[in-house]
Amino acid sequence: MNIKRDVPERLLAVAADLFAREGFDTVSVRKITSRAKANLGAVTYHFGSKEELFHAVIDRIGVPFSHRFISIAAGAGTPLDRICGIVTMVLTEPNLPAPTLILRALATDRPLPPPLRELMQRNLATIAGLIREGQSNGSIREGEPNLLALSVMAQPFLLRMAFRIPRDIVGVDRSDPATQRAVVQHVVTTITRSLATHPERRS
Amino acid sequence: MNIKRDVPERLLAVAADLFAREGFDTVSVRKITSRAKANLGAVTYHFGSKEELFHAVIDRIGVPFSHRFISIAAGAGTPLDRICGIVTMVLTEPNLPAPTLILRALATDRPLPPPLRELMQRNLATIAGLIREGQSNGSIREGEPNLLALSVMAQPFLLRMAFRIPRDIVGVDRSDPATQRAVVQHVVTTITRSLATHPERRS
DNA sequence: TACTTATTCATACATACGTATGAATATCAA
DNA sequence: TTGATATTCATACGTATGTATGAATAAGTA
Repeated sequence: MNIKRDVPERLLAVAADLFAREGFDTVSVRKITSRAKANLGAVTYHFGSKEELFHAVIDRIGVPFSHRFISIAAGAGTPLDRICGIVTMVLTEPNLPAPTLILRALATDRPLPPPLRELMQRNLATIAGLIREGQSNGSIREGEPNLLALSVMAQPFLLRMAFRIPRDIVGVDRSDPATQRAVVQHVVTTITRSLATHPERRS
Repeated sequence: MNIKRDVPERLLAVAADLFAREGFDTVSVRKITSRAKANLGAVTYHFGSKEELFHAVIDRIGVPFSHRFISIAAGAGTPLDRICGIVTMVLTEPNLPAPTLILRALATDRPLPPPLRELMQRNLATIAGLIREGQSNGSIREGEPNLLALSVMAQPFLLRMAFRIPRDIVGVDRSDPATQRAVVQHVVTTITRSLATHPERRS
């Protein structure tokens, strides 16, 4: 009976959670292995090094994250609808370590880990593609697509993180689900106004 | 002759630069003191601990940062003009460690250092105040002021950091000053569209 | 079964960290 | 100059880090 052939899997899961929550430097290999109920040497044995584990974590997190982008982008509705769908997903999905990892990596001088580079590249390209689609049928205003994509994604990324901050700073209490819906509505409205050629005729 | 009575000052300056660039955990006391040409014990002696030095750094960085917010907010022009002025400042000011520190603190589970809390609170309040002012004279659309303020500031904060990323990811090369002007113009346009009740009559 | 490979495990190593200590030196008022 | 205080300095302490090592065990194959 293969009771535990899943050590690498457990390490990935625990490390994903810890790296997203506390950052690469702050989390020690000992902390990861002990929570994963694995031996201290397991990281070196299965991944080669702590950094390679980190890269594997990014892949593990990033692949489904990009898939969600792509599947929403390939769905129904106007390009703007689909952009708003992605934004809503980023804002409301309960467990979403990718934005945290990306933001933290951006806020450092160190070079981006290659898998994170690729993750950002893929997802920005997805948004920029939708923007181009909207521009070519006249529903989205002119402007450099990559720049517009950055402006659009900045909001759900930052708002998502800001909500862990107490109410007296951001002035909004995320623990209330009605408030959360209001926040989503707010961001969708803001993005629609900033992108649509005719924002007044929104649904 | 008082050749060097400025050790605390030098420590603050070096630490501000390093903390903003690499983060609190990554920067060692030894690195700070050696770059500041001070003794290893200087941090403990003058500030008590590395963490207290960090808090002093936030104060040192945050005070002028908030002053710039306030002085632009108190200046001439419509509320929206002044918001765009602040955004432009955040986007173009050459040395501005505060956004980096704030973003990195947001992207962590650890509680915000109190001085950073206060810094965010002050600056968000400044923006929210301008938004309320615009709402009361009908030039800025309805919406929760704190939420609108977050949406507005998200863009310059994130775009500023994204520009250290190679061109092939963000699709924009910040080293070209003309491009930088275009980015500012882009963000101003985007914010105007998302905030103004009549964005079409922009200057 | 015996043999080979894969994995686990305890432990060791070298290094880096933040802080403490106490002597040495500088600064400044009297 | 003297004496008190403030600051610098080299060094030590205890702890934590990532990784390496080699023996012990498990799994898989013949």
